[in-house]
Amino acid sequence: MRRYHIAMAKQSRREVAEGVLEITLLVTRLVTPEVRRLRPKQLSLSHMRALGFLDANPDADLSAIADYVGLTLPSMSTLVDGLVRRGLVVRLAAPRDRRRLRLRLTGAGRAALRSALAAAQAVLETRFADLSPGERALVHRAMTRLRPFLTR
Amino acid sequence: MRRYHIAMAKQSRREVAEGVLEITLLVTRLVTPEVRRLRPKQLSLSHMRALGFLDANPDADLSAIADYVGLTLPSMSTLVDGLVRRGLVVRLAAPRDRRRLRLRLTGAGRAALRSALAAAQAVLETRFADLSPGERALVHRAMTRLRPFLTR
DNA sequence: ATCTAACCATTCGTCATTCTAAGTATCATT
DNA sequence: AATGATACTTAGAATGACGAATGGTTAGAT
Repeated sequence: MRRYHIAMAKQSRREVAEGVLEITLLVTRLVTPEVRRLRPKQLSLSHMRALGFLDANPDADLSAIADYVGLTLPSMSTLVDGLVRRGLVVRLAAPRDRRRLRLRLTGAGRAALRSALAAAQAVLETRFADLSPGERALVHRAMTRLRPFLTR
Repeated sequence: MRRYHIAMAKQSRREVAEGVLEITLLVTRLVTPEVRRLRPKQLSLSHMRALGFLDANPDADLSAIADYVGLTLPSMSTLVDGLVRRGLVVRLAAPRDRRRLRLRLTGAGRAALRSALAAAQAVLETRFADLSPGERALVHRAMTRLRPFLTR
């Protein structure tokens, strides 16, 4: 395995946070229109995150999704409403508590999520086409380092 | 300046795109509720980015800001309208070209930007508190590399 | 010098997203 | 059984974004 010398500079936490925030906003701005363009199941970023959460946590209730996505309960209620109307999600009654919902992806929902994710990644892939292998490794490493701090 | 050996691995474009997208979604999830909490100040993320651009590029015209923030010209026009109405930005006429605007931050605008940025970045900063200096440098480098590919 | 094309910004109409406040149904506690 | 808490829904309003069309302004070609 080849090794490179990487010059190190002191970076304040503030600079790092600033950089991450800016890149996040740039990626979001780049990806959002692409995901939207997917016909006929156009999805917003919130939609994607809700579907992604449901994919990882089947039978979650509404509050859990709202909490994860960062929306209020009413907002998530109407958002899920749209997903149900499009046949991407089904509402089932929870077994012991009839106030709760059991939300579950349908096959169509899983497919829509997959294609939306693929579309989002495709934009980034073409954007990153001119990254050198070294830069790709650098970026990949950085993402790997960040992940545990963001998921905790 | 210290130097580190960084092990390199071959990373496919797909892996890099995947990683960046995942981190983007995670950061968005963290920051979104925090930005919502800024509601009384009425500054959205787009507002922040517009103000930030103006801070770095005084007397920029509307098209430049719209391009940077990633909004259409009409959207940016009304957005700036709101900023002007709140006294955060002033519209001046450009010297040589009367079609153009010269947009400039006011003192209040600079103050609003500072406090909004601080609030939005605070979440990330505390998250990244336990990153080692080496990891901070790595992440900062990666962000710096990514930026030109995202802004084109 | 004028005409034309391109450019900068705004207004208008529309749709999507999200909020708050209030309402309904269910559950838990006493 | 009554009361309060919880899970979700509905209603109404504010915001934010876009595309199309418009009004001026400038630059380039004839």
